[in-house]
Amino acid sequence: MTLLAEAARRIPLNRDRVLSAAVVLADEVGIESLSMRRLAQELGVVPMALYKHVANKEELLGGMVDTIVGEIGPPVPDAPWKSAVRLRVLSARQVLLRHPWARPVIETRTNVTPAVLGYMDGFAGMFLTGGFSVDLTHHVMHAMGSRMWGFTQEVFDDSAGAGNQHAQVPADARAAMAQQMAENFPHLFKIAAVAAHEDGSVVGNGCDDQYEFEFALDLLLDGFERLHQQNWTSGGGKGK
Amino acid sequence: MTLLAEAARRIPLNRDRVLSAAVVLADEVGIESLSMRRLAQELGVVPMALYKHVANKEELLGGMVDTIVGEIGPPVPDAPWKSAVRLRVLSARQVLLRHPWARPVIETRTNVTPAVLGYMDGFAGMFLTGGFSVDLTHHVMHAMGSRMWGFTQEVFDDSAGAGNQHAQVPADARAAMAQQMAENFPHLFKIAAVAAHEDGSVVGNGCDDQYEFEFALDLLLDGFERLHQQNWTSGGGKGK
DNA sequence: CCGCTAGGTGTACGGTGTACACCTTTACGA
DNA sequence: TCGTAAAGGTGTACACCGTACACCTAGCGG
Repeated sequence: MTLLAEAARRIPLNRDRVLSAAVVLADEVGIESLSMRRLAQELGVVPMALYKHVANKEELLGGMVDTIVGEIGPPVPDAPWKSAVRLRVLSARQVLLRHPWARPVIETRTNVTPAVLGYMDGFAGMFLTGGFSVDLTHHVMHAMGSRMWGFTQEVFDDSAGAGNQHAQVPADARAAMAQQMAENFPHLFKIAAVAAHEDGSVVGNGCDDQYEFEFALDLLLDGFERLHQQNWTSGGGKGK
Repeated sequence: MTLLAEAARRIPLNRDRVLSAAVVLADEVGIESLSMRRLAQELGVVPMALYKHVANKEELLGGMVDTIVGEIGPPVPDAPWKSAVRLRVLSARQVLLRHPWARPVIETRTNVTPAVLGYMDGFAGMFLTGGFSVDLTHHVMHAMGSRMWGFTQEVFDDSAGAGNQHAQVPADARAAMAQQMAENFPHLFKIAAVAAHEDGSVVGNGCDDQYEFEFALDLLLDGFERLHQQNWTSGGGKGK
């Protein structure tokens, strides 16, 4: 913080240094702890200095997203649309898993940046060059939604029942909770019971996120394929 | 604020009054303007008074979600699973459209409340009583994700290009922007052009949200149906 | 050498959630 | 009828947030 930071302070800040520092910081401490003040401190600089390189926090977040969109890497050329899309989504997913903060940020973003538009454009391109009609491509893009980025909106989530503090909650209390769950939410209970049985864990979501993601992704892709093959148009399906 | 609020203040606050006032306020001013202070003011009470009925803001938000989950209404009984699910989702969607703040709140919720669990349980129940295996139901629930609540994660969104201030941006500037978009994002441009042509608007998203939503929903439901009919299990598809 | 400008500083304002100690009203058992 | 305990409302205070605004300073082109 003293000599090193001091030396680093010599070479002046710039937008990129700010953005990548923000990415690193968010990776480390989580997006909810990323404040302008904290980021400035990390850069050995006074908070207001950041505003010489970034208009406001909104723009900072946008820039951070841009930064990691750059990590996704280009689409593989000359692949059939389906595998091209699949690979790109899964590769985006890898990036997003490295930067867990990105999901909420992307979701709440309001002003889409050129980099993001570029990514989406490439995405649409895969369908179009795959022979999809413009019409179908449009709807398909909507149907992909945020799955385009490699994440699903999980409403399930862990943390509901007992937790990771294994022995924290005594076994009998946990049993009582399970019992109550079985009474009040029998269907969820069934599902959870099977999922829990599949791997060892007793409670905490026994779900393979990657598997669930690919399950849904492939379901969609297969659907797209079918529509494409039967020359679907928005008029035919159920009329706009 | 004076006599009426004073009179209302006589009858003491309770959790429900707090929650429904919060819902109303969020409906009116948006979730980002819903602060404890503002809500307290609306109730003619000092901020800290709220904490006698709600542990903290997190819990307030959770309670608000509970409140509107109650608006969704019960599932229709004895309908085939597909239409039952479809109806329930679309009815949830109606509620969520009335309370636009609910989407971000549900998405960021971490501690799922019983009411939410109840809704999800009913959801799972429709598949199970429809004959779905527990296994398939599990994956199907994940695949639904937040679509269960009637909303899609729109990464597209308006506001990107020009806006609603029709004459604000001169026509030539708008043309220049369109030109630039055509150059940088040719695929998106094609899609947008068609969508814009379909209805009158020149720019602003020419998308029928309801249509897009149902398109994706039906795509998923059809996919589920197919898997169900062919007795899909997680082993068969692509192996867990 | 001057002066302009890009970049860093310091202070200050209005907002947030909420901890904590306090007061007031109400309900109820003796 | 009264005393008291609890439930509910109040006031103050703290730490934090984003950022407006005025200022200073170093470096560079004319």
